[in-house]
Parts: sequence; C-alpha cells; structure tokens
Amino acid sequence: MEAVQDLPPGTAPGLRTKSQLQRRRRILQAAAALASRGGVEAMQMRTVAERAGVALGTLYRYFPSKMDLVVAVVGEELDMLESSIARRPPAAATPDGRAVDVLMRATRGLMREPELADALIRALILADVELPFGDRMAGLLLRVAGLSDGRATEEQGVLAASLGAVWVQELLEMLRGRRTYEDIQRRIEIAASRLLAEFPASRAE
Amino acid sequence: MEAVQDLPPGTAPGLRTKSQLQRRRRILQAAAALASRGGVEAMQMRTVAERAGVALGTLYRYFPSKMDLVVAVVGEELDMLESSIARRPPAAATPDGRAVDVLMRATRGLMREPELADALIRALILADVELPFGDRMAGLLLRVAGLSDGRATEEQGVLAASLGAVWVQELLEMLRGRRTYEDIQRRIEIAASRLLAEFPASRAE
DNA sequence: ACACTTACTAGAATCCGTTCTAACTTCGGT
DNA sequence: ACCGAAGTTAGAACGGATTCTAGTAAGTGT
Repeated sequence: MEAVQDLPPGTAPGLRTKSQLQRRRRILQAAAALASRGGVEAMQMRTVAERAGVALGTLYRYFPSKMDLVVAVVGEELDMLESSIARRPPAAATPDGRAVDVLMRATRGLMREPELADALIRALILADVELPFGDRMAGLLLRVAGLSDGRATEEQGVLAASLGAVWVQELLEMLRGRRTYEDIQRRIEIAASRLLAEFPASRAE
Repeated sequence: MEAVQDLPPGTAPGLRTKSQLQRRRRILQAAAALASRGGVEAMQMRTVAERAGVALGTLYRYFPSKMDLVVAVVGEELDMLESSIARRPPAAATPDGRAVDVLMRATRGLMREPELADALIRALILADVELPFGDRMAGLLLRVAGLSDGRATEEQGVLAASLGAVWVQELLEMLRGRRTYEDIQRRIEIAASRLLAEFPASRAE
C-alpha cells in the first residue's frame, strides 16, 4: 500500500541507467499533465502509462500505487516552492508576516492548477505514506520565520506545524469552493499572528 | 458524488415508514461495525448491504455513495460527542483548557476504535460533501470556550476553526503511528494556548 | 559471444465501487 | 379488495486500480 523503497524517492538512488531516469521523468510529467486537466479522475494509471510510453506493469514498478505517484508529484511541486523561495525570499518584517507570505505564494501556485491541487492535497492527506509533507512544510515555515530547523524549540516546531495544518485545511475548503483567495489570506493572517507571535526576531509586540 | 437530498440526513425527514428508519439504522450499525474491524477496506458496500440485510441497490438508495455512508457514521459519532459534553461539560477554568478537554475527550473516543477513526477521518477530509464537520467542531469549540455560536467575532471563529484543523492533523499523525496520546495532548495544549488566549472569560493573562 | 539476472511489454484477470435491469412487495388512496 | 407509485431484491454489468502471466529486450559478468 505504500513502499517506495527500491525506487528512488526523488532524484535519489535506485535508478541505474539514464533511460530509467528518463522514464521516471516522463511518468511524472504525464501524471502532472493529466491531473492538471481532469484532476484525479483524469489521472488514470492506464492513461498515465500510455501517455508516458510505458507498460502498465512498468508504471507500477516505478510507483507501486497511484498514491505513490501523487506523492512524488507533490514532492516536485514542493521542490519548486522551495527553490522559488530561495530565489526570492519573503520580505516581510515579522516572522509571521514572512510565513503568511510563503503560504500565500504556495496558495497562488496551487490555484493556478486547481484540479492538480485538489488531487494532490487530498492524496497527500490520504497517504499512508510517511509523507515528508507536513514536516517539510513546517520546516520551511520555521526557516522563513527565522530559525534554521535545528535551533527551534519543541514549542516552535509545534506552532509551525500547526500553522501548516491550518493552511492545508483552508486549502481544502477552497477546493470545496468555500473560500476565496482573500478569505484564506485573512484567515491565515489571523492564525499566524497568534501562532508565530514572539518568535525570535519577532515584531515589537 | 454526494447528494443526500431525498434521504434523511440524520434523524431528519424523508423516511416514511418505521421499517425504513430501522433499515437505515441497521445499515449504519453494520457499517460502523465493519469499519471498527478492518477499517475502510473492510467496510465494503456489498458487505455492509449483506450484513444489514438489504440489497446492494437499497443501500445505494439510502446512501448514494460510500462517502455519504461514512459521513453519516461520522455524524452519529459527533452526536455522541456532543451529548457526552452536554452530560459532563468540561470543567477547566480557561477557555483553552476547556477546548483541550473536549478535543482530548474526542481523541480518546476515537482511539477506542482506531480502524473506524482512520476510516472516518480520512473519508471526511476527502469528502466533496459539504460536510458539517469542520464547522460543527469549530462551533463546539466556540461553545465550550464560552461563546454561543452567534456571539463570536469572525476572528474567534477563525481561531476555533484553526484549532480544529490542528486537531484533525494531529489525529491523522496519530493514525499514522507518529503520535502518542500524550504527544497530541501536549501539542494541542500548545496550539490552544496561543489560539484561544484572550477569549472572553479568559484566563488572567 | 554466452549465460543470466533484471527490466519491460502486452494483455488477461481480479477486486471493489457504482450503475442498471427486471421482477417482486409494500403502501396509500379509493 | 384493487390499482398505481414508490421501495426492495437478486443479480448482472461497467469502470478503474491493482495484480498476474508469459514472453521479449537490455545490462552485467565471464
């Protein structure tokens, strides 16, 4: 039901030859493209396989389940977010301001491909997978709030993770059509101001 | 994909005869029982129908999709939580203390049937359904924090919903085996103390 | 080049949610 | 007591994820 053991989680090990890396890339690309249209339902394993030019069995060798495939796609999206943040770091003065900045940037990114976003978020939540998602997002928030992962106290870790949880929830509500972008921004700001107040290098409260 | 229109959402209208109410009850009971064991996968529509003593088609008449069935089961659980709270209201002195009390009580309840909890929580999050879950839980938190729904400001509503989101997330992590009961308690306390500080009748901060 | 393990392919097969069909009951109104 | 509408039933049928099979390529060591 999960396991991405012998298969490379990311740009990692396991794929011996160049053609295997390319296959993997083609698969991920096909999956993302399909999900960008009809969402999860359009991203059928047969279709992904066909579009990637591999046999169904091969697809399952690379990604033991649809979920694993989705998780991999999400991973790539997260990579992109992180590099975007590295390129143009959030400029706000306060830690919570920077966190909001990052989350809303991610929100905009996801809104560009709502079907994809829907598929990804839901799959992520469903995943049995030890998904490095919550952790990754929390780490990211800690970092932009001004703490290099290691230096954070437990409480700060919890607070960053909490803000991440709130964001995910709001995203889900948006996908259900119950939030606008502005709603999310306002709500995330409220939550962030409480959760991230008094962080190091915080605002003058 | 959803729609429980002509069918009674709860103890509501739509079911004419007594035997229909009983059928509905038998279905929900069978579903919960099955989910208590093998989780979602054990709760197969065919099996539920068989165990409830109705035809598959009838099951689908009462609950147009598996999701609707799950949502109904969750609704019943929530009913039980609310009546439990009515019977024995949280006693803590501060709003956030009472909120933590309620959430941990719900957590214990869910932990008693981990497979069921897993199935329900995930299904809920997935649901396209306009599920009254987040809202219901947020309203509940507001109430125990000391505000009868209507009287809350938007900010307070957001904060209560945020705490609910954090709780759900922690629950998911627990179901993944990454949190103990004590972890959750500690983390919820941290988040609640931030999110619900300065509520009316709040502690002396 | 040869043998051999490993990867890949095409396609059938299985499992489960959901839908459809045709016949049988139950119920409300008369 | 009888009729038509709505509710039930057993079971077949469909669709998509996942698994399985037999055979074909590709990569590795000698």
